[in-house]
Amino acid sequence: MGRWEPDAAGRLREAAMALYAERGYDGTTVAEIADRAGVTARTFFRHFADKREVLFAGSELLQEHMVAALAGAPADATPMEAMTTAVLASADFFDDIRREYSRRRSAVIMSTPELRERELIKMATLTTALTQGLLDRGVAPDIAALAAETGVAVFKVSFERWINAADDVPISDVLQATLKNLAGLTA
Amino acid sequence: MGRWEPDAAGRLREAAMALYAERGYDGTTVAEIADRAGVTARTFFRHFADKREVLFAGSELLQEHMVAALAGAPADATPMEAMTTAVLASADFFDDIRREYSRRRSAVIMSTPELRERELIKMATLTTALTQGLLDRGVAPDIAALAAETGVAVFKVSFERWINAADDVPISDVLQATLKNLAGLTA
DNA sequence: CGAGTGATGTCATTGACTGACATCACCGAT
DNA sequence: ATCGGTGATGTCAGTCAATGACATCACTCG
Repeated sequence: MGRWEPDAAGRLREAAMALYAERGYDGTTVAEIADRAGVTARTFFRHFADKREVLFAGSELLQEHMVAALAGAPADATPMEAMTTAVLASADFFDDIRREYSRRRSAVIMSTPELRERELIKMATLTTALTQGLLDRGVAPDIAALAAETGVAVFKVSFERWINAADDVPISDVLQATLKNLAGLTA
Repeated sequence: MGRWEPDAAGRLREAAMALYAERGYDGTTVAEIADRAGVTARTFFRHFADKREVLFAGSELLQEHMVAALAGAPADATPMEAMTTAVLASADFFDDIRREYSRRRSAVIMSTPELRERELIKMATLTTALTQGLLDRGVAPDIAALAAETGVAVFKVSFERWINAADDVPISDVLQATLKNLAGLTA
């Protein structure tokens, strides 16, 4: 595989998280990340498109999982019911073990506008994918777009609440509470 | 004022729009924008924080307008009613005259991931401001965040529909139709 | 008319990112 | 075991965005 040690991408991810948390995103150079991972800066860019992306590798997995859940919802489910299925499926990715990592990562992202931008475009991509999923179910375009936006809004709000919640609150509970709030909002 | 001609910022904005539309964002250098505007690249960065921001100057105005509308809603309005007021107020910024400019600008932004990111963070900032506006009205935090996200979702979906709609459809009509769709979504 | 102010130009530098090309570890075929 | 191919990495040179320091010019006010 690699020239020396395997899993250069993994080492780069860890090095980046550590340095971003320690010195901040702006205070960290790609060369430093690469150094800590035992490679050159050129190799960093072979694994990640840019300095931000190193924190977001793997975000396709969550998206694929939610889209699959959406596709798996009963054919006679309403658009919002199907979206609910997808939103609740996100809980599979955020168990209590990953909570601490999620907190650290989220803290870094929230404190850096550039990283926040990247996070937002990931969410927008998720929205697009879910919209397409609804279209595949035969939902009208306008409704699909709106339902997807709303679903992602629920996820965002829930995730942030979960991050800030006590350690024993599962994210699924937060998601359900937020969905309930949503129902009450328009009633 | 300026060393030579006044309104350097305005000339830079126009030059940027023209070049981005013509050669694409990536194919345009800041030096080229500055050249066309008759200034140096250094001056570009005195007027705009970075190469993206030149397309987003003035976005605070929309936000302030919507927040003001939110604050002006009747004290006994529900959170969603208040948000509706704010969302409908956005129509004041997008009359038929600005439609063509909005289309051109939107086309450039949508075709460039970096610009899309910037657009998204502007929307997120708007969401935050509206959330705060609801908090100021005494709305509970969870509800406020969700209502703001939902309201911005309505605006996003509507704006995109308006951009793609026939020339004689006012954005206020689209906004109202989307709000109606939202009401039907959870019913 | 001269000092002050604000916007601009000039220069040097850092750091993200890319293309071209050389190099090395490993694997499979002979 | 050796050779050639393949893929990941290193090296080098270059572009461009972004910033700090300092000089300069136009305009205004006293």
